[in-house]
Amino acid sequence: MSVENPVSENDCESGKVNGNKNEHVNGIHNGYSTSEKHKSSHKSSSKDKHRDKDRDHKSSSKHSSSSRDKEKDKHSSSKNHSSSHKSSSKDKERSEKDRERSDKNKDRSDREHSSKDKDRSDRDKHRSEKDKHRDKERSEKDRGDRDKDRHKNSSSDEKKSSSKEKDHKSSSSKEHKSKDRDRDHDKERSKSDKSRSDKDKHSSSKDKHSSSKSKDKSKDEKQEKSKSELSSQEYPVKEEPMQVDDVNVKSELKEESEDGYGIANTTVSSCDYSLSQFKDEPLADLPDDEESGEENTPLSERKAVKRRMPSESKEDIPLLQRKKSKKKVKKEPDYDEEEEEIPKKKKMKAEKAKATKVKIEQNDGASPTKRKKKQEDEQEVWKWWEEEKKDDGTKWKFLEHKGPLFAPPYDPLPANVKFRYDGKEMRLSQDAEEVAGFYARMLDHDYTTKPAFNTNFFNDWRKVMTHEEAKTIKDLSKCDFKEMHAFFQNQSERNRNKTKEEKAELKAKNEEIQKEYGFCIIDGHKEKIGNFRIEPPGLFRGRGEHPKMGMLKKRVMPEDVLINCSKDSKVPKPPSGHKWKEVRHDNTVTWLASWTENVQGQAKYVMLNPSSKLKGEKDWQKYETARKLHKCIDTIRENYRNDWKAKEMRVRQRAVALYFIDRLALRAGNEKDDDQADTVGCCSLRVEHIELHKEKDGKEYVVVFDFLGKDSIRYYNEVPVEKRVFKNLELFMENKKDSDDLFDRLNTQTLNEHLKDLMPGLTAKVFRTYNASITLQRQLDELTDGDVSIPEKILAYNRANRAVAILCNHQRAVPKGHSKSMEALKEKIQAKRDQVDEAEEDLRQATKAAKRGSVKEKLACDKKKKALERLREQLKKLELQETDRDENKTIALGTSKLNYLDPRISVAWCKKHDVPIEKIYNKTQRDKFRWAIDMAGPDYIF
DNA sequence: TATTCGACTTGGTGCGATACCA
DNA sequence: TGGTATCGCACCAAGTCGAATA
Repeated sequence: MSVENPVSENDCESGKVNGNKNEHVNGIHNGYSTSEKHKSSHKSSSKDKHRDKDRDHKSSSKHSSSSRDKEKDKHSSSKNHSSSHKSSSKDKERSEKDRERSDKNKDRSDREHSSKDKDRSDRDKHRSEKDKHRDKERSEKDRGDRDKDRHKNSSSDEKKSSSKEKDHKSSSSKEHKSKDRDRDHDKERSKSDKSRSDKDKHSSSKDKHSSSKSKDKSKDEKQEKSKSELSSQEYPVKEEPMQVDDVNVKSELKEESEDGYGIANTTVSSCDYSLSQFKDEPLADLPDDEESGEENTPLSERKAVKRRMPSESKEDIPLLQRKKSKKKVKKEPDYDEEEEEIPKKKKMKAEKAKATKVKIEQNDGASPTKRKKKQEDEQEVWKWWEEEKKDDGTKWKFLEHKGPLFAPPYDPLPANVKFRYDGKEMRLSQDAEEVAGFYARMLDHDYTTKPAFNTNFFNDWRKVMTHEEAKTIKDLSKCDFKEMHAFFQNQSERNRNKTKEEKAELKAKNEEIQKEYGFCIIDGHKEKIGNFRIEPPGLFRGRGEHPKMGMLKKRVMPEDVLINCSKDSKVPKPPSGHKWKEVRHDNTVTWLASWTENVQGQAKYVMLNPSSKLKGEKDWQKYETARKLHKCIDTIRENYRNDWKAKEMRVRQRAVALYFIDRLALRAGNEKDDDQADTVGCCSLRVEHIELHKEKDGKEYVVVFDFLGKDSIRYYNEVPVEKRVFKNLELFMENKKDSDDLFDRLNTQTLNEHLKDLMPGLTAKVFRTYNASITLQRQLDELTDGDVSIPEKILAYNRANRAVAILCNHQRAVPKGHSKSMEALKEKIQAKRDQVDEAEEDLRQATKAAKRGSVKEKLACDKKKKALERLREQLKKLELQETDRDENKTIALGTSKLNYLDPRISVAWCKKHDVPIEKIYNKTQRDKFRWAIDMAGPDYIF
């Protein structure tokens, strides 16, 4: 069986993701609550504790029915059952670890549960119930439409079931791919029809919704039954789980091959990189009891084991480590080798390349303001992409800049703005007043309702108070910041209402500052700096449930700042009376200044703008690596599919994790400290983050992901997976608590080391770039009709972009006033429709009159015709706008556009379909992707 | 060898600027 | 021309990943 195309699969899922997004978003609130129960069950076993937690989680979630609770209970009881049979020393070790974990987990959950629900839901308040239903309905309708389209001319019931079967069991990947494409196409089509059929859908999908719920329940019961059968039959309990598994794996393999799932006898096709070397490793020859050895010991435990066994024979060294030592000898290819895609011709041009005056194409409009803008845009462009790249690790030869710009000193409040404590007026010292001001500014923000935020703020505030102040101010709830808050609001109101002259003056001032601090000279070229301002003091606003939220971000002084510039440059002067912490001349890094922030102890940097050479070059290189992955992705997929049946648990875990990273574009998931928000990525997923369903909504082997990812954005996805992946997941979850790592023998470092062996420069995040870019390209190919108008082409582009954003889970809060603006747009559309109707009537009359023969009347008729055409075009444009805006409600397109999509794909598409690049990229984006705009022709293929 | 650090990239929010429309 | 909707972009938090360090 050949490897499925994850892109198509993703796309196929995308509707689902979208559909569920709002669903889960609404569910977030309830999802992780009830700390009380948690605390009260302190004395009960940890398993019970987790079950309680889980039950609470489920019962409060709208879509989890009580049957799921039962299922979970049953599931855990079956777990208990099987675990009671196991009594190896490893178990003892594990239980030790479990105890540690459960303590740790208790701390975490206590913290988590204290206010998690309420706070997390804040973000989601914007996503209304209505949205949730609509999105779900959309995905349901899409599914329905897809089926309808597919079975237009045949008896639907019979064919539906057969098509479902096909969906899962098709052995031909070709068929699979084209089907996915059809499905996506249908989905998009149905989306465009959505806006018009909103009302109808709403009622019909409600019915669907309720019927599918009851269906679900019975399915869950069936599923539960089969699950318990599975745990007792397919995975009988023995001392060595992997041996047992191997037996089962063999029989399963046969079974699966017949089912069309089998992947035995797959041959690894040739690959440019060291894959063959990897394949030669005697995986199958490893002793059967390997599982009980170190290879299959959880990473965290391995450390201790390692210390006990300092002398290992070569055979005992894990494959990865062996490879690592080999790798040391192996010379990493230099940049030029990696950049094989960069045409040699361009390098030939290197000597010729000089700063070239390029007139950047702007809007064709000839209005004076636009002309002025056009002139401003005529700037010197450094065509660095035509020069030869240094590959000695240095980033520059000469670097000169003015240093960073510091935040203005604190401006004390006017005497009439009072702070009160316990109802009494109180004059604060300057430092205490400044920090109080940070809080007062945020008074109407949700942050100030969070206990953690308030506690952290109050602790840090007290640190800057005078002795006297600290003696008096002991309770935050007695502090009255209202006058201060009103003052700041008033101030920003005044700023907003500045006169034209005042605004112009301010603008000129800012431009001056930008001119002075906003640029640097790097290797003879003037380049824009990205962030030349030092972050001002304030209160730390962590995202999600950040334990440090509310802490004071101190004012950064020149004495905290490192300056980086070249020796032969003019070293920036520190503000008078101050000195720099250090002046460095390190040309192996790209930052110009750096300091360490006090809250998390992290380094902050002043760096160049994305339009700079240093950033552009890195960007280009990133997409070249992704393109290289494209060349060997099939081999890599075959490889990890084979590893699903490896003897070593760690190899299996790695293979399954990689499958998720590839197919679902999950982030790698580094480990995190306890003083950070509890978010996860693929490698750090815990058992509680997935649910396994042998059957769900008519699909087999469904994994439900539900976790908080980067920035505490919820990831919810129901993914049908291959049977072997499913079985492996069951195995990984065996005897584990909810809080245990799903991939306990894997971390991002070992995963990336493995990936490096498969392809130089390959890391987990390359898959995200690759899958995003290839999805864009394929979607554009599919969705673009060369014969339609430019607005329609742009809609197609945005849809392709949206597919990527959904794949990467780039969500955003529904913009404020979205529904209002949609209503306004709808009214506008209705008005336009009325106009069209009127114009049609006019034209009918005029045509009749024209038939009578007068020239004047014929002319009038032509005029009416043109007017009608114009109105129809306007109507179409408005309708497209409506569809686009509604589909984009909760999806953020910008991130994928800026970070994941090879800009050459978009440039080529614009050139091929005569769409002005300005329609796709704004000025800043065009600056960032200038290299791509210059080098990609209409035939560029990712 | 595990952990920490350093240097980046990625990512959402919110506010001011700009475009659009009546 | 003024009001409002939309867009652009600064801001800064939070990731990834390789190298240094203990």
